[in-house]
Amino acid sequence: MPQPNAAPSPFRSREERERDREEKREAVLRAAVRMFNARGFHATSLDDVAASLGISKPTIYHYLGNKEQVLIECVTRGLELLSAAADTARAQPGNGLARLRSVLRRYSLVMMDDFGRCVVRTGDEFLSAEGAALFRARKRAIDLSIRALIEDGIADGSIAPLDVRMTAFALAGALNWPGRWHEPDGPLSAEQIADSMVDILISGLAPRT
Amino acid sequence: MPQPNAAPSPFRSREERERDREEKREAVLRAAVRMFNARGFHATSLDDVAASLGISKPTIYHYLGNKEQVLIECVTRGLELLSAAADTARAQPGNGLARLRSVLRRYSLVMMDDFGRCVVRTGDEFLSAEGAALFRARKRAIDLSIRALIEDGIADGSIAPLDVRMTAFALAGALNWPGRWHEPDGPLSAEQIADSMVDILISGLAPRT
DNA sequence: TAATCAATATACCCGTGAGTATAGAGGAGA
DNA sequence: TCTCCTCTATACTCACGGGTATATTGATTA
Repeated sequence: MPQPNAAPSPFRSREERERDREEKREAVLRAAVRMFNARGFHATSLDDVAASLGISKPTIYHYLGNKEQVLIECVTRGLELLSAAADTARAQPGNGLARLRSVLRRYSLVMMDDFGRCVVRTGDEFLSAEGAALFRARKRAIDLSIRALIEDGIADGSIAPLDVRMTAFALAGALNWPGRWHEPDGPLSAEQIADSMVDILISGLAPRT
Repeated sequence: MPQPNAAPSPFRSREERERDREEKREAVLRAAVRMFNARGFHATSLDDVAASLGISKPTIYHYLGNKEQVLIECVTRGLELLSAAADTARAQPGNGLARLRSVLRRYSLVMMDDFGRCVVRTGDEFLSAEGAALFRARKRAIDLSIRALIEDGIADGSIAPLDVRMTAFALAGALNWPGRWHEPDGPLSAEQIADSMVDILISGLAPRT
């Protein structure tokens, strides 16, 4: 076990090396997703990504295999954040509407994160057949948990008896959109946007008497 | 002037030739936009587009110049449909909410048309700097007319006093989304989807007592 | 009839970028 | 110490696809 004030040794243990490796992988992914979001997947070359990290292309291949893998990892990160957002609120207290509101808020925030944005900006066209199938399946699962929440709300009377499928699409569309236009350095914070959007969707445009 | 029952002559007049030309241009655009929507812009080669029409690549260049021009024409078509949707309802009777509803309905329908879909699916990244600037300007104009309508509605009391900008974004996002997932041959008609979406957005999720 | 123009094709050029072959440096383990 | 494994770079191959040079055909005009 390491001494309290031991000078950091240049000799790395097995775990340290593995942690290093993971860290580098992560750095590549972060750099890649930023560039994909900014310039688009096809317009970003792995040479560009490598250059932005001061490394060379084979290094990326060493850590991630090929370009599609890089994208799939990025998208998967995003999908996991989204799934997590959908699932944590499942266990929360409150009626259907309250739980849905909490999910929507989180979902919306993820969409303004690098990896979340990547999910909206990545069309099936960019992936191979298998990749696209997996992608669709995971998105469908998220859609289904939102629908389940809507159904709960309708059942307990906290949500109006709407067409569940269309409602889920409308919500997803509205909340995905910031992934397209929101810029992190802009004047509006992600939280403000999320709250505002969710309120509008829940209360609707028509005035409540 | 042509005889009533004249056999169609193989000799074409000046206007007929120009009409032919226009028709061919149009056919190229239609074929291109379909393929762009299905496979993505970068993944579609002009050779593919040409082959799908039984012609060769230089013919496309003859009519349209270069690949970006093809995309710009497609996007412009879509933007014009959208602008038209926003503007026709301006002159209509009714309060702000009624006019907004009519605009949203039309807007939503355009998004399920080939050229409309192209607008949502085309990110700024695909265009050159000038192209992107023009594109953004036209989208902004559409956004502004929707905001104006919302403001009218708030002023006359038919719409709740919401944050106008956020409301416009939420509406646009929700109505753009079908451009991503709706398939024309699916079971739901564009009209059904449009009506359903607009209703949900206007009345909101929370039950009206 | 000669000259011209529009429309179209074939065959090419060439830049870009994904992916790889190969080699070297340095630590880890035998 | 010798060997092996991990990490990284240099320098390459190769396909794809945007764009073009050039030829041909047939109709229009002088």
